Amino acid sequence: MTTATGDVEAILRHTVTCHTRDDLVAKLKRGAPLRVKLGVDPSSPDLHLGHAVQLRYLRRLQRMGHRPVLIIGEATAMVGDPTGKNTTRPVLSREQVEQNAATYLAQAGLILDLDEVEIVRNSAWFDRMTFMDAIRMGTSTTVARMLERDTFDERYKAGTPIGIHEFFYPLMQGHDSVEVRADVEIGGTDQTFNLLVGRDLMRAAGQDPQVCITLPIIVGLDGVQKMSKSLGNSIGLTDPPRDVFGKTMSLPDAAMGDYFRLLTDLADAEIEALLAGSPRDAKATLAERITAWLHGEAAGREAAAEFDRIFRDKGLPDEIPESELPADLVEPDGAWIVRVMQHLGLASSGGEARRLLKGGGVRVDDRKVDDENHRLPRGSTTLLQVGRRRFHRIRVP
RNA sequence: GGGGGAAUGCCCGAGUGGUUAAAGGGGACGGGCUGUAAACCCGUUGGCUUUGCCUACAGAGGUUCGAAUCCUCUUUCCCCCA
Repeated sequence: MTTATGDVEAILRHTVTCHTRDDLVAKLKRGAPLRVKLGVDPSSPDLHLGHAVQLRYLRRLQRMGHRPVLIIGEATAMVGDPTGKNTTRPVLSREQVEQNAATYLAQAGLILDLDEVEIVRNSAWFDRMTFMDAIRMGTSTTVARMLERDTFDERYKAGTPIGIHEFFYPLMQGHDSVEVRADVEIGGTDQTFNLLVGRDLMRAAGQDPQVCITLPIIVGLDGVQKMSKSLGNSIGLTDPPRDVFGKTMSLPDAAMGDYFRLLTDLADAEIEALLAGSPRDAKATLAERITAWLHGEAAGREAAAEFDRIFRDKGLPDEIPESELPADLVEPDGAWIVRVMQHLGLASSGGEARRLLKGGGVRVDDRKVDDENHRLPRGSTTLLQVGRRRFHRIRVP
């Protein structure tokens, strides 16, 4: 390791806050690798770029010689993190959580080298805890302190319910830190409160309190709300290359900076140069970088080339899904386009298919069709396009 | 435990007996412009065998020619008092 202060700068690059810097310096001075805790919440299975920000950060510290400790929050997931929620979340079943945890780890492995990561399930200690232990945990904070948090404060004022169990979430998360003797805990800026509770609990347990480092939260495709699968604005780690590229291209310009800094390995100067140039080109570079990272260099290049072909040159994608219409959808005068679209999932209902047709969003063999009674002739093969990006080639028997 | 209030479409929210599949806004989707950006403009936004039919205003019953609108019970939530 280099000098302690040098490490501090490297550790805090692209982070938001650090409680406290002095503690971090002191811990580094001891020379031992830091135990860096990240609590993951297996309440939903699929990881997206928002999770990747934290996992990449963890990997960075890992490469600096520190030790990531991944807490699989099985017990906490059953409570549900109240952060940022305006309603009480349903309590998940144990089976559901187990299943999500498995998927989570598999996907986290795409970013982190899991062999070098300490993985702990917090059910290990929470299952053993007695009711009285939990009560004791509750003595370490106050209702007033909980209500200071924006999420609770807003809900309280708005008159929406707050479950008692939700107050335990931060305590549980903090207790995890005690159990694993974390030196540092990382999380998004929205986790500040939860992270700081860990310091209190560790101090109460006679331990050296952890350093809390927060990372930026990236916005989703809408450019406003945080990336979240349930909001439908996320780019999934396992999304196909074309989607990763396309979704990235649809990001608002303002989001590019964070994405570059947090999700690519480009140097700061290089990023500044890109952002100063054509936004369109910068975004294409960003999209290709991210696609290449998740799917390999070749996939990144292909996705970029294909994107240009479809959207800039208005051409067709490399691979167009193709299928044959089941015979029972074919009538004597051909196949009704509304049925076909519904069958192919290009519209979720007949009504939606009609709407798309009327709205001019449907092309048949590259010609706009707005007649909702349009039939595809028997024995034909037709290229169907809905909107700008959904294609399907359908054979009518 | 007592009293009061509320529950409307993806979300917020109007509507208190009849042209209400339900104003308005947001979101979403489609179109135009473009860089699958932003801004802006237009259209659509319960389902279906679509000039019509069916389902829908927390749930179940009831009053009425007719109910999201009135009554009863149930459920859930909020507020005040204890």
